[in-house]
Amino acid sequence: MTQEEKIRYEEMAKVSKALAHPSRLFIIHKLAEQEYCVQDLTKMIGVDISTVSKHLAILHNAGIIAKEKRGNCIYYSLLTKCVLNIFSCVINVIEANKEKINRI
Amino acid sequence: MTQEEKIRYEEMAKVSKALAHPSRLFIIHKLAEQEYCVQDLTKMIGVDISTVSKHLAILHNAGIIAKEKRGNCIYYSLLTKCVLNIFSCVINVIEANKEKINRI
DNA sequence: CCTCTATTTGGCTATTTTGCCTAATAGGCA
DNA sequence: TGCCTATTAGGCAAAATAGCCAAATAGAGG
Repeated sequence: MTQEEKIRYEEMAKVSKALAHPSRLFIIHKLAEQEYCVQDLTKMIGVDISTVSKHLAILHNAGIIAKEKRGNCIYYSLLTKCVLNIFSCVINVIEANKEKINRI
Repeated sequence: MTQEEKIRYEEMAKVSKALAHPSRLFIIHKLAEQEYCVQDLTKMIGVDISTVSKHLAILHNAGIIAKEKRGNCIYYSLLTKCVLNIFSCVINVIEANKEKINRI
């Protein structure tokens, strides 16, 4: 692995890491439907609001979601729709695993 | 988030987590071309062989790669080609981020 | 059966991530 | 201006992850 490649894969891992948490996957799934502010998501997830805020910061920092202040709230929305492809692939992998288990 | 949803997102996170490391992304990229055994990958990555073995175990456990013993070696190969879609999406996100930075 | 090679496992430390609580900040609105 | 709501930041402890070394295991091949 060359130095250049190393940097490239680290960059990619940064984005991948942003997806590697159940709450953040949930958030992405929700934001794919419509925008929400921190409180909305907090109610749905059921953890401390500061925790949700940090998850959103991670996703925003990775360039996956957008934030926009309007009125009293900050609305978050999905920036790159293609992350939904990741969802379907991850689901593919899970289904394939289950099939394999069932075959045994 | 219902209990059912929670379990579902945790399952998905397990697969996502398997992708969230530069060496593992590199491994996936290489295995997309052809199968390799632990030593081969170790030489390419340049970390301890036990570390590579553990990365491979994580990917295998997530159901992303297959292993097959043949002769003296255990050959690993990519099981679910669609993870390559994840690559292209991650690259999309990175490119979009760079464009945004350049615009400023 | 013995040896040798390839891989995995266990143990350990360092680092990173998570999530809560409390406090700070930002900005809308009376 | 001053209050009030929404969000973020800082600090801390618990948990998870990464990577090395040394030891164990598996099994091919003489």
